[in-house]
Amino acid sequence: MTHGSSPSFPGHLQDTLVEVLAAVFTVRPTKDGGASLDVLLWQRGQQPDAGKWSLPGGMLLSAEDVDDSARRQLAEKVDLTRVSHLEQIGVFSAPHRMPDARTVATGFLGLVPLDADPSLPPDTAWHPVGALPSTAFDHGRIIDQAHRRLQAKLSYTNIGFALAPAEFTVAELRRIYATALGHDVDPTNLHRILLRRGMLAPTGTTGPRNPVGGRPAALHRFTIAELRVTDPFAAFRPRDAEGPTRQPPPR
Amino acid sequence: MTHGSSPSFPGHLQDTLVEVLAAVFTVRPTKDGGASLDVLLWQRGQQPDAGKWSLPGGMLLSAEDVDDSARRQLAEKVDLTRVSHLEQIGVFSAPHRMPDARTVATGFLGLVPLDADPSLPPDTAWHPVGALPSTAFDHGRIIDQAHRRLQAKLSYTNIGFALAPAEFTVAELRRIYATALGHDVDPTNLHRILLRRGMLAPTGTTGPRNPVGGRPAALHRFTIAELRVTDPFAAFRPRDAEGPTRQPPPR
DNA sequence: ACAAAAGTGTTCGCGCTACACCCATGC
DNA sequence: GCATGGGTGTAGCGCGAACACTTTTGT
Repeated sequence: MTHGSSPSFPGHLQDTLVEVLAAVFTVRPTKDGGASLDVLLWQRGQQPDAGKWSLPGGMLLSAEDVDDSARRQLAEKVDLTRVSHLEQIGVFSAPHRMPDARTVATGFLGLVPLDADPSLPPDTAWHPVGALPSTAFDHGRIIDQAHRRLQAKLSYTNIGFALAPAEFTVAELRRIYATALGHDVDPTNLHRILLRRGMLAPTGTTGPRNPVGGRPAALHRFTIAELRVTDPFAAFRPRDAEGPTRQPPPR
Repeated sequence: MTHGSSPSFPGHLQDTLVEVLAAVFTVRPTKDGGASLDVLLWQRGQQPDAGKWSLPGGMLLSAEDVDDSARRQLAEKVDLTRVSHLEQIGVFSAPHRMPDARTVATGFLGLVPLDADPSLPPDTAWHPVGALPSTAFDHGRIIDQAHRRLQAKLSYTNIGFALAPAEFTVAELRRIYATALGHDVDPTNLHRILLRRGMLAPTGTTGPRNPVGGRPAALHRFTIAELRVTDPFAAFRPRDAEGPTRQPPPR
């Protein structure tokens, strides 16, 4: 019997390529004083899908895992070294998602803080998620799933740290959250929820003076610079128990 | 400039293989009247890692995506056709996770209902998650991640449908949840939470008589047989808004 | 009548939304 | 002083945990 992961396989499996694709988001101020959630894309110069816009990424090398590969490709190909968060979204493996060789992609969600504003290669640009250009292959689906993941995690993790600049006012943070979520956010509740969860701390210093008057805003920063689940939403769990105990079941 | 997913690549990339591995869980009654959460494993007969226990799975074929592949391999290799739920866990791609050829695995969480009890090939067996034998390669990590995913989703989705038999009493369902979660569960709250969420419905019929007396239990069933998020836990969201609106940000 | 098991009602606490109110600054 | 925007207090609500109580069966 030869079931399982033994390395015996039909010859045509040699043709399967493994690539990594990252949907990198950032919040960028717009000219009209608003903000937009943008994703980083580059325009294909050659067939197939010439002229369409692709996610940055490329082939997995033999000495790296997919996470390392995503970081490397973002640094090499679009000069992004300050990626504040990166996580797997899923595998995209429809047999003919690429027209030539069979290629399986691991999709990633990447985030870049608002104040990073890296220099980009000429054929690369930020595009508003709400108004995407024509995208290559299945990259539109990857962007969509990454966006949904971001929206979900904004509410039950501290993932906002990866979009916010080092220091910010609550009003600025509200704009970032509202832009990424696609709906308005109450700055009152945002402030206190993140404070209660211990994710936010005032720096003590005061923010930029508003020329038109008004109380100057206190500057804040995130206390933790890596992903942390802040709302375990664990139903059915006894109140006193902490982590999910791995002990044998009752009775 | 050749960034992105163009099919130009160094020759050594041809050696990357793509496999699919499924951690299939089920809740099984034990002799002492309890229950245990078990995972399906098969014992390797050959090197490498001969004698150790592996997850079922195998190589991705050219005409299928990874989800189809997982379903196919479970049906072909361990005769599991009644898999009630299957979802991707993530990509496992450490460069030397397999000693011979470079192999990238897509890990899956699979679930089988308590009343299925399929016939298994001789070298295949259910093992309690709390007392695993020595596992091959990185399969232990895959099992662990799948288990955690299951525990999390039990609280905010209807994923219990995939572990429960077609009809059951609340007490039986309590045992299933407690076994999968690893801690006790209050049958009162379990019952009403699932009722309020519209996931559970009484069949009207009454359950098996208890020989020692007591009120006979009402039989129930899940109303929906596919994964549904029942607790959106979306903080910062205005109360009236429903789904995450994709409209442009405020201001 | 009594025991046993299932199911219901009630209380409590907590976290989040909404909104009115207070504070600090520029003119 | 007054307008403007930032920050705080507070009421209300919905959900889930805990637990006492009622209902239905067997002996």
